[in-house]
Amino acid sequence: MPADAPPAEIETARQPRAEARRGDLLAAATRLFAERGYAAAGMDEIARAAGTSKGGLYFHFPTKQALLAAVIGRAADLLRKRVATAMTAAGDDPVARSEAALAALFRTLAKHRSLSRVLAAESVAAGPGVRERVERIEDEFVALIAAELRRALELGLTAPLDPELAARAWFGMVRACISAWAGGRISAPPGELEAELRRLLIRSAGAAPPDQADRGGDRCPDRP
Amino acid sequence: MPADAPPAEIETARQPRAEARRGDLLAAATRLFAERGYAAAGMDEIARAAGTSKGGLYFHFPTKQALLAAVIGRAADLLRKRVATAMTAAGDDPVARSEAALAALFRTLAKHRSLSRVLAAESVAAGPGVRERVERIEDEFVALIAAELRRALELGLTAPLDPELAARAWFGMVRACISAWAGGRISAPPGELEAELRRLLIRSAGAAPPDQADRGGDRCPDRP
DNA sequence: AGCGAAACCGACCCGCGAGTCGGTTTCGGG
DNA sequence: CCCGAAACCGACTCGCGGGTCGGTTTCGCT
Repeated sequence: MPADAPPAEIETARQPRAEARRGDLLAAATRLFAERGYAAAGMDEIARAAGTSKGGLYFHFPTKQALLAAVIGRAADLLRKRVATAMTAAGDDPVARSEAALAALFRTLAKHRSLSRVLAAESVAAGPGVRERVERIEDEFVALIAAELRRALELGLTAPLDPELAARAWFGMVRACISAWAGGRISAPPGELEAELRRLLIRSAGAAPPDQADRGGDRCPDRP
Repeated sequence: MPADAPPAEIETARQPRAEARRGDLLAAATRLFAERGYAAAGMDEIARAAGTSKGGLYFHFPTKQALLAAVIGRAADLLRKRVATAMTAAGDDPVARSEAALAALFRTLAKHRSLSRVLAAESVAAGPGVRERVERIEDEFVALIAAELRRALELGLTAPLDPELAARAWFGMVRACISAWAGGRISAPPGELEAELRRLLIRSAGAAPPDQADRGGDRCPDRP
């Protein structure tokens, strides 16, 4: 609804190999930022990991902060896309849409562990500008969920609650569980984890699980 | 599996003024690490902020990592103490004890905003040793809650759930809401925030509120 | 082919900040 | 009051890493 998604990336005319390099660089940077942390990851190291040199790296990104910003922006774009398609596929029921959004968030973060690390931990380490950026991304998703929750509340589908806060809390739940799982501190397989988490979410809203009567658009249940 | 709390700090014989200085240094370090981030906060800056000099700082802490470790250890001790007293004061009911633990966590983090920043964001920026340390602290609290939840589950006070996962999710909820509130992105006063959060927690467990089982629109667990 | 621009290379520069060290002050005990 | 140790000071070192730059290769185009 609101989601004033900043237009991602301005695509200037580039030779295809440059585009590929850029992708490699972003991938390497994402991995190393996540592993070592923003400050500890060196530009030379990143360039090497991407199979190129420092000069080549600086041809694509003018500064280290810009590189981090690009990494974050790319992650945000990916999340936006996944969440948006999941929500539209979920139909009209706001509870189902919320569920779908959280599930997409969960799956995307689970598939790319480093994303959550970068989005979680690197916001403070770099300049304050980066922190704000990450916060705005989080707020964007929270607002998305909150809007659905508000609708659900008006339709009487949930117990009385503060949509903003509940959305934020849900986001925190997903994030905490994902990062614990990514760190190997949770043994359960992701499928079970997601199902259990979903139960917690639904119950916390005081909503009846949508699997009784109208199954608006929920698709394939988890695989074992 | 309760809390093999590492014995905090070995207190060697020190002159009282040294102890005071040490405290000032830890306070300043906590503040600056939270504001600027671990990498961006300089040792000289920290020393100055504590009203002393670099040499004086290095008399108390052999290295920057050691300083961070001390900051984190101190924060953990404070949290342990608050949570422990809150839980014993809450009596025997496991649901009440869980609530009390989370509430104590919430209040302590709310009172000292910088603590949550340090515990959240600085784990990756410093060496991997520090990250593990922070993770172990988080695991400790999660285990504490999980134990209560397991008891509650056995007593049939909650809906069927995975205690470990639920505890982790709760921790994440509290953390996310606190940090959003600390960043001024939530307008509600902390008291209301805490109450709303508590409602979410209880409902997500499918438990009836422990003592005062009165509130409109709250329902019993769907599946006993 | 061949020309110009895009893409890339890697040796070098240089500021910054963690850690050092010899010296100075403060304090407790005798 | 005096001495030795604890506590503290701040100028200095020095390695590390972000950023630069002149040169080289690769590509698109006519």
